[in-house]
This record gives sequence, structure tokens and C-alpha cells, in this order.
Amino acid sequence: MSTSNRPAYHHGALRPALIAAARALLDEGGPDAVGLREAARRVGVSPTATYRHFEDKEALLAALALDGFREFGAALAAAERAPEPLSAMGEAYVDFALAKPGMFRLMFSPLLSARHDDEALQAAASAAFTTLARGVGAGSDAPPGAQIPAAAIAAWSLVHGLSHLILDGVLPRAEAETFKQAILGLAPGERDAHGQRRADMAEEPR
Amino acid sequence: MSTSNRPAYHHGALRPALIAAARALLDEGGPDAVGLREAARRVGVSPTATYRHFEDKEALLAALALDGFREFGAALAAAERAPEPLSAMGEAYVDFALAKPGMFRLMFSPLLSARHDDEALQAAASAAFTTLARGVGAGSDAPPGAQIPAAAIAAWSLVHGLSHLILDGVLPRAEAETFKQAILGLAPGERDAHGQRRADMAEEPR
DNA sequence: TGTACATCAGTGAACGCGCGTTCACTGATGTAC
DNA sequence: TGTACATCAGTGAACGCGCGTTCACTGATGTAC
Repeated sequence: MSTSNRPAYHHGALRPALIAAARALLDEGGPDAVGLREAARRVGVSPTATYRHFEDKEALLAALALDGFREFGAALAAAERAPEPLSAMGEAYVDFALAKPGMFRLMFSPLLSARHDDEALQAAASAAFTTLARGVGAGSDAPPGAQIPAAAIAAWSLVHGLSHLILDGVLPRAEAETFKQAILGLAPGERDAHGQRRADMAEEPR
Repeated sequence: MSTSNRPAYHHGALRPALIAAARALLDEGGPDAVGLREAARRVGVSPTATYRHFEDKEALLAALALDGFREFGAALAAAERAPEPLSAMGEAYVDFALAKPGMFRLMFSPLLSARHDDEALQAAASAAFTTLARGVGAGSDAPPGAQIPAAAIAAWSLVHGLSHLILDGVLPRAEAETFKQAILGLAPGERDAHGQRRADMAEEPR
């Protein structure tokens, strides 16, 4: 309650503040740029204080990835409700990767498999992937008994690959929209169901 | 010419030896695991000696990537000569990624764009990518004037995405062969030209 | 054939860096009586 | 309403690590005369 302007000894909400700082580091320089010390420094707290809220550095990264999977899952779920779920989800996938490259990389880093005991993280990840699989498998012509339909694997690979190629600077970022439309127009299933879609896309590249 | 068994003061072939050691590090732990000091340690030479052969750490990584692009390009060129170039190249692409994950990651790291003045590196990279584009654009139905045909982008994204999904442990490595056949059977162009191919693959998943 | 000397390819010690993590601690908060 | 005290959330100094890189140097090699 004091109106003193020097920083309070007790921060009050250090955990979320550290996550926010770490998130900024992630956005700026990718997973490797996230550090306990640097996050603490940005929040204005001693490095040691972080251990009050995170067991170790990996736990901080996991907290970040948890948020990421939730956001990713929500974006995919929203796309699933669109008129054309398959291409909407594909677009959402690539958009997420391009908008949050650091997070995208973190989510597909070895972290996830390293922390199989982290129930919240695993749940958020599998929720997102389940939504994706559902949307992507729907248009498939694979037999119902198959493990993962070939078309689903293909659709996933397609958007994942394009995301990486653009993110890694192999395909020029400036043409990202064009590439996106190109592969979404070609997406398996979509093409079978709506043969004219591709031409539409070509004429309206925006 | 001395038969003394203590190490010679002059190594004789330090540069290739350092590259080989660095390559081993790359295979073991990916690009981040490659270090000047550790490479020197493995060769049995002082850290400083490396500077006689590489300007800095980045130059060592670039030498590694140069080899990588040459191997990659050679594998793609060999596949191009196969009876069914498109699927053979797709297979070669994924196989390369799975066999040499560290190298694959290095080749798509920011290194390449960071070193646009490295002519040998750029030449090797663009040679590989040109071969890829040629093979992948061949079966395309895109208009001749187009920048990069949509089908080529799609085919590239497809194999690149599958490679990453398996490499990152999202799709199980054990089923890599199955996934590979699934997406190669679905590859655009291939499908148009050989409608029966997909069924063949499904029956002979090996 | 031998010697002088320039050049080349190494050595070894040191620098500064940022990191994750541990330790013993202290200031602030909240609860029981 | 006030006080004692447990608990909680921070501090600050230090550790050890491995790294990339620089410095002044020395041992080995090869070439000219």
C-alpha cells in the first residue's frame, strides 16, 4: 500500500512477469535466446528469484510452450469453424508460424518429448494436434480403419514444410501470401471436393 | 619422416581433420554442438591452431555446410536420373534429412543467408536447389511463364515438412517409411500422370 | 652439400563473457492468540 | 488491538563451466645461395 516509488521488495506477480519477459526473448531471438538470467534482468529482479517460481530453465520454457500450444490450438479450432475448414486451418497454421516464429520453433523443439511428465503441456499439445488431425482428416478418402490417413500426413507436411521454408529464409517472406494460396489451393481433399478452387486462387492472389 | 610416436608438431592435414571432427559433433548434437574448442580437442590440437585454417567459427560451419550442400545436390541429381524422378527426389530429400539431421538443420539455418559473400557455399546451395526445382517443376501443369510453379512449392513443402515432423519427433520415426510412401504417392504431378501409383504403394509399404 | 634465414603451423596462457545454479541471508507478509 | 512468530519471496555473492578469440611465442619446414 505504500506509495514509495522504489521497487517493492515483493514483486506481486513475478511468475507472469517472468513469462512475459521470456516470451519477449523468444520472439526476439528464438528458443536459444531465452535465459533465466536475462528474463530476471528484464523484470528487474535478481537471477535467484526465478527459482521461487520455476524449478529450472526448462520449466520456464515449458510454461512458454504451454501458452503457445493453447494459442495454437485455439487458432486451429477457430479455423475449424470456418466455411472451408481444411484451407482455413492450413492458413491458420502457416500464419501462426510466421507471426510467432520463436514460439513455433520452441513448440517443435525436443522440449516436448523431454517433458512427457508435464501433464498440462502434453494435454495442450495433444489438444492442438487432435484438432489439426480432425480438420485435416475430414476431407480424406482413406479407409476408416487406417492409423493416420495418408492425406492427413500430406496436408500436415505441406503446411509445416511451407512454414519452415519461409521461416528459414529459403523462400522469400515477401511472397509468403502467394505461396500460401498456392499450396492451399493444391491441398488434397480440397481439390477433389472443389475442383474450381485453384483457379479462383490464381485470379485473386491477395 | 621420424618414427617417433609422439604427435608431430605439424599435423599435416589439420583442416580436413577439423572438418571431420566438426562433422562428428554436428552428427551427434546438431549445429549448436559444433565448437572450435571441442573440434580442436578431438583432433588433439590447441584451440588456437584452428585459426590458422578458419577465420572464425562461422567459417568452420560454412565449410561443413558446403560439404552438406554438395552431398545433398549429388543425392538429388542421382534421383533425377531414376525412372520416376519426382518421387525418387522426394525420397532422396527425406532420406537425406533423416540420415543427416544435424547437417540438414545446419543447411537450413540462418548461416546461409548470413554468408552471401561465400561464393562456394552459395553456388553449392543454389546448385542443389536448382536440381530440386527442375525435378519438381517438371511434372507441373503450371503456365511456363510463372515464377515458381505452385506444384513445385507444394512438392518441396511436402518433403521438407515431413522431414521436419519426423526429425522433431512429432511423427514417430519408426513409421517414417510408411509416411514417406504416403506422401510420395500423393505427390502432385505424380498422381496425375500415374493414377494407379497410390494403390501400388498401399499394397507394398516397404 | 651445407648453411642462413624467411615462412609456416603450431603452442600456451590469458581475457572477458554469459550462463545455470547453489548458498546463506534478509525484508515483508499474514496469521494465532 | 497489539504482539510474536512462522512463512514466504526476495537479495547478493559466489561457483564452475565452456565458449570464442587474442597475444606473444616457438618449433618445423623449405628455399636460395
